[in-house]
Amino acid sequence: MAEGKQYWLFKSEPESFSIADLEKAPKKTAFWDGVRNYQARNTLRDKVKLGDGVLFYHSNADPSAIVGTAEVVKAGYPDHTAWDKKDHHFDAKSDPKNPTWYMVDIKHIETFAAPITLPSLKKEKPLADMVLLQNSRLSIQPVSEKQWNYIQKLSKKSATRS
DNA sequence: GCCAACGTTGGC
DNA sequence: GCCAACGTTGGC
Repeated sequence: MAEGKQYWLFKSEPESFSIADLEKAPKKTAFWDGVRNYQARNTLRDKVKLGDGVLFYHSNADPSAIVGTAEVVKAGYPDHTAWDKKDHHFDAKSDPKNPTWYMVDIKHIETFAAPITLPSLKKEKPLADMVLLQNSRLSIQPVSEKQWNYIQKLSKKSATRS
């Protein structure tokens, strides 16, 4: 592999898919379908690799927070839900011979004992340049190794404190 | 190719 | 539920 392990943040509304759903899934593994944004698609298709680390983020939640981690167990492949007329994410324009949308598979690693909420993330100076904190609506975001390690540390700290 | 209208995301 | 930010669509 040309590059070492990379890190990402995946956003999901817990109403539609939460980290608890991932943990309950068979083999604690699920496919990350339904991405219908080109920038996020490009990341899933071209950049996210087997073995990469994923921060699981609950958006539109109370409170919104990073709730745990997962690992990429299958790199980008066509999102078949785009061809399922009954699926909420159906897209008539995606051609099976030249798929528009992609997804990856992730496996649950850890659910944080105490989620790291958005307000507490904002207070951490070393995380100030996280894409998440830049007013970004992007659902698949890059995370630096430094940010990843810092968040790992934070999750241990808040777990013992609460 | 510009840009106004419209739709969606997501924090609050 | 409101609304700011921003992505997408479509008329020209």
